[in-house]
Amino acid sequence: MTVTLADVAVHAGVSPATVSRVLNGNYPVATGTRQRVLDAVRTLNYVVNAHARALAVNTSDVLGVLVNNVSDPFFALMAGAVQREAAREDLLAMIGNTGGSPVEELRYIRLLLRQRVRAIVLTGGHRDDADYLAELAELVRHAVASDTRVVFCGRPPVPGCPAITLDFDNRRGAQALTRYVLTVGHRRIGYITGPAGHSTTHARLHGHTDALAERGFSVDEDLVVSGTFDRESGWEAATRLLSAPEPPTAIIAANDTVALGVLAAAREAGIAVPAGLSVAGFDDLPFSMDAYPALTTVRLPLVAAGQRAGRIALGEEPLAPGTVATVRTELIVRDSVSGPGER
Amino acid sequence: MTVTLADVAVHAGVSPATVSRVLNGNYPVATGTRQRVLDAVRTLNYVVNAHARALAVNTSDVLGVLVNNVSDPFFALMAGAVQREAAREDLLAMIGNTGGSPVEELRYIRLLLRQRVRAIVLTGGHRDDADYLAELAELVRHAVASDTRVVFCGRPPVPGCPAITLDFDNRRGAQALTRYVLTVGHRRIGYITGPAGHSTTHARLHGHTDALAERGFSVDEDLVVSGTFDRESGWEAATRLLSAPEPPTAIIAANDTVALGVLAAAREAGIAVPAGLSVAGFDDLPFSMDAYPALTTVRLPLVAAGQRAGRIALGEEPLAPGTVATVRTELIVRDSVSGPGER
DNA sequence: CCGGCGGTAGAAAGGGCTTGCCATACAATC
DNA sequence: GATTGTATGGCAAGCCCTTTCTACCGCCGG
Repeated sequence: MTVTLADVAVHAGVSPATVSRVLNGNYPVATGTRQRVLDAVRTLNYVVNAHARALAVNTSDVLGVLVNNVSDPFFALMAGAVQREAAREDLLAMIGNTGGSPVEELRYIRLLLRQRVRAIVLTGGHRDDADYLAELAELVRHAVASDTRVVFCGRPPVPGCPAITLDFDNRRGAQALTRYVLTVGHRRIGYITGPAGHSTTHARLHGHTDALAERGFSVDEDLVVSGTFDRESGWEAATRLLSAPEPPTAIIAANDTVALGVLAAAREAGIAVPAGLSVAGFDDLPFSMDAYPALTTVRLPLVAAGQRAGRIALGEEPLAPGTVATVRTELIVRDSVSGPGER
Repeated sequence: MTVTLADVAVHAGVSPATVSRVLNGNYPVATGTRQRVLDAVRTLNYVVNAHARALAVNTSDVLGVLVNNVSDPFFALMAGAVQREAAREDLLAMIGNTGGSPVEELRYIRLLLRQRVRAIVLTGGHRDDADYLAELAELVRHAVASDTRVVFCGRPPVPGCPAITLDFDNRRGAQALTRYVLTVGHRRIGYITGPAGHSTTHARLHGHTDALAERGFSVDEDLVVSGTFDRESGWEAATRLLSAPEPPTAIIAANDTVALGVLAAAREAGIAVPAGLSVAGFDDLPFSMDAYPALTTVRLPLVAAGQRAGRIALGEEPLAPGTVATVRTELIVRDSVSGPGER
């Protein structure tokens, strides 16, 4: 049915070994012979069987990337960058959507391990669940033991987990942002968090409270409402905050997508931004500069991080398992935040 | 080094065949035996070798998706949907960024064919290049001959190419949009195309000229400027159009991303939208509703299409190779287009 | 008491490729 | 002209599963 290397060998009048060597170019083959083999390959339309090859050499040309959701630019930007790095080395990238579910994530890792992937890149924060983290660590140890590099991209390290970590400095980024909002004069600042029990949620919220504490302010529980990192939850949370007896003069969202929901809610409530309400996001996704008003936010170098994660995954940046690197963030001041008094 | 099925067999005191059968559950195995095997698998931390399996059964649990760029929501939305469908069947999805390059696309298809993927989904339009299309058709024929389904998602059929096609009705969508812009009163309508020689570019431009012709208007060459489907090109094209001696009163962009660039250009030029200039996009990407003003555009059911493409790829919707289905589009009227006179 | 059967398990033959080791042929060297 | 070397090619043993075919066992019905 399908053409095999042996068929090519017969057609070219050589042994399978020779065909293999021509194809891999890792052994001297006389020019004439090579040509005959190449011709045979062409006329027979031969396509190597990657599985047979992977089986023989015990490694594959594939790299796995796990994201919450590729349709979310936050993840797509990282995944795309990893993918491009992989492509440079002629590797294929398998991308899995975990939907943020620990169970799905573990399932995918197992699936990828079966594929004997060269490396696995895990993006986005993790759920703070002891059982899950223990199992994750176990799997990563297993992976690393079988020469599969594991890279965390934009997620904090996990104790006992020999992955190479590239974490975003969410806490300091959030701190800088809140500090800025305080500096322009806001005192009643609403904060919309990400989902509970999520590392990114914690880090950003901590940064926020750090900044408040630093100026001697305490956290007003009524101003902190929890969401789910999506536009919808931003809309709901903002609507709630704005209808309170004493509404905030500024709202900081867990991320840009949530901030979009906040802007929509403000628009519907007839509140001008930033005149009547300041709004800030986090991530600096591409659309943020085109929001109205353009979002003041914290930039995460998603592409650069993905790229670096890719390079690490390929082993081009020799880091020992367990290494932790922190990626800096940058405050991006645009138009959605102004002083509470200004109009 | 790594644990093999044979090791498990020894540990459980059974033959490899039995272990395989326990793992695949496609053959009766006594409960006691099964349990022993399962225990052995657990204690040894056994992970099947997908390659050996694929080699033995001559097919893999993988599906390939080719996109121009995962970071572009247009593609990410489709790819994500395909991926989710694949996940339902426990398949992995390999995603490749072609960057819109025919060469890369062909390269990826070959790579995927090596992997003996179950199916390949190609998204986005194609380059109108005879050589490329011929080679593509050749590859697809080859793929189909070896039981690899090929699905075109959002791209027109290619003659002699036994792929299953799910094409967007770009032409009619564009026609409806231009018709609408004409209806509200515009007569000088600028049009920013996608890259030359691209099927989507053609289809949308045709729709535009169809609508003009239908009302008895001819195309003013000066008002049609070509771009590249990205924000930057929208900005440049719009800047050019707006600085002309007799600028258009409306600009229709090849897609929403380009429209964002147009909006930015208008803002910088101090032109209010839609009072001073109407702007329309295409695709209805998520961010379009949050642009300012909210974009009037044409909605493409990207997720639904990707989902369907996934189902077809999985063989759940039995369609013969060569089948062509057209996906309807929908005009979405929002705020970025108004009559030329209105303020 | 025996042929036969349902229920389980094993032996072994692939599946397509790589690669260490050996064989050959001819050129080069003394 | 014998010998050592170099360039090239083949042999065959894996790599780790799946699956057909065969074997075995205890049991039933005749």
